[in-house]
Amino acid sequence: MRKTILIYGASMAGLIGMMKYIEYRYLIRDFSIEFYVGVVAIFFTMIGIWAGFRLTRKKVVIVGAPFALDEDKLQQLGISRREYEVLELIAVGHSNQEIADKLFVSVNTVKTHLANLFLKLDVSRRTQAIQKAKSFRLIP
Amino acid sequence: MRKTILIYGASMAGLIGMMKYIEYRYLIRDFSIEFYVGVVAIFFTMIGIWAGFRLTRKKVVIVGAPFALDEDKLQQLGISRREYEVLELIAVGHSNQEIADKLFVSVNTVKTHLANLFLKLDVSRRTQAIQKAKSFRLIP
DNA sequence: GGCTAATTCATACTTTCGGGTGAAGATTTC
DNA sequence: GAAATCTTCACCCGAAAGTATGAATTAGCC
Repeated sequence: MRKTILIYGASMAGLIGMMKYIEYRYLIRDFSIEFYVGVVAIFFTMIGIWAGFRLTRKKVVIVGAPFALDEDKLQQLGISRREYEVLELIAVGHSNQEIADKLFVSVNTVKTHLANLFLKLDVSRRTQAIQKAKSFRLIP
Repeated sequence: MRKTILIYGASMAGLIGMMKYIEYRYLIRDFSIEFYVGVVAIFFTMIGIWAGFRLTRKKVVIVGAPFALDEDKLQQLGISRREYEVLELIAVGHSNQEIADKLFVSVNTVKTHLANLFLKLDVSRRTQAIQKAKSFRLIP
C-alpha cells in the first residue's frame, strides 16, 4: 500500500513536471485547457484502473487457495469444540471407532457428538454434514 | 460494459462543463493549471479505480469455480462410467437408496458399483472415497 | 462367433451409522 | 449457588452401508 502511494505520487509529479518541461522547453504556451484536462484524465484514469486491479487482486488470491475458518458461523450454529473436532475427522473419512480412538473417548461419545452435529447442521448423514460444512467454510 | 462507457463519458462531460460553468459564471479566470490538473487527476483516478474494480470483479468469480476432470486418472484407475456416476452422487451426500432411485437401478447394483469403486480407489468407506476422489481431481 | 468388460441383480451376512433416551460430572455463566 | 452448556458414556434398535459370491444381460472388440 505504501508502495502504491509512492508510485502514485511519483507519477503525478512526473507528469506535471513533464508538461511544464514541454511547455517551457519548446515555448509552447498555448496548450488549451482541454488538452491538459484530456491528457491528465486519460493518464490518471489508467493509474486508477491499475490501482483498482491492485486493490482487488488480494480478493482474487483469497478465493483460490487459502482457507479461513468462519468462526462466526460456528458460533451461529452453536457448534462446540469437541463437535468440531469430530466434524474434522469425519471429513477426512474416519469411522466413528477411529475417531473414538483418536480422541480417547468411547464410540458412544462420538455418536452423541455426531448426533448433535447433525441437528445443528440440519442433516442426517455424515456425507451431507461434510458437504454442508464445506459450503459454510467450516472445513477446507 | 456499454453502461460503464456511458457513465464514464457523462462524468467527463459533466466535469468539464462544471468547470467551464464556474469559470464563466463567476468570471474567475485565474484558476491555476495545477488546480485543474489536481481536480481532474483526483476525479479520474477515482473513476479509474471504480473501473478497475468493475473489471476485476468478474475474475474473482471465475477463480472460485473452475474444475477440470482428470480423465487420465479415471482410466488409469479403471473406473467405469456407471461407477463414476455413483461416485459423484455419494460425494453430494446421497444414500445408496437415493442413488438407486436416481439411476433407476436396484440398491444391490449401487452396492456392487460402490464395492468395485472402493477397490479401485483403495478405500473402505464412502467418506474416504470422496476424500481420495477429490485429491485425484475426479470430482470438484 | 467368441471373448472381455460393463452393467445389472440377488441373497446372505457383518459392520457401521444414526435415532432415541437417559444420566452423571465439569465448566461456564448469570 | 443455580442454571445452562459441554462433555462424557451407556443401552437399544432399526436402518444403512459394506463384504462376498454367484449369475444373467448387454455391448464392444478382434
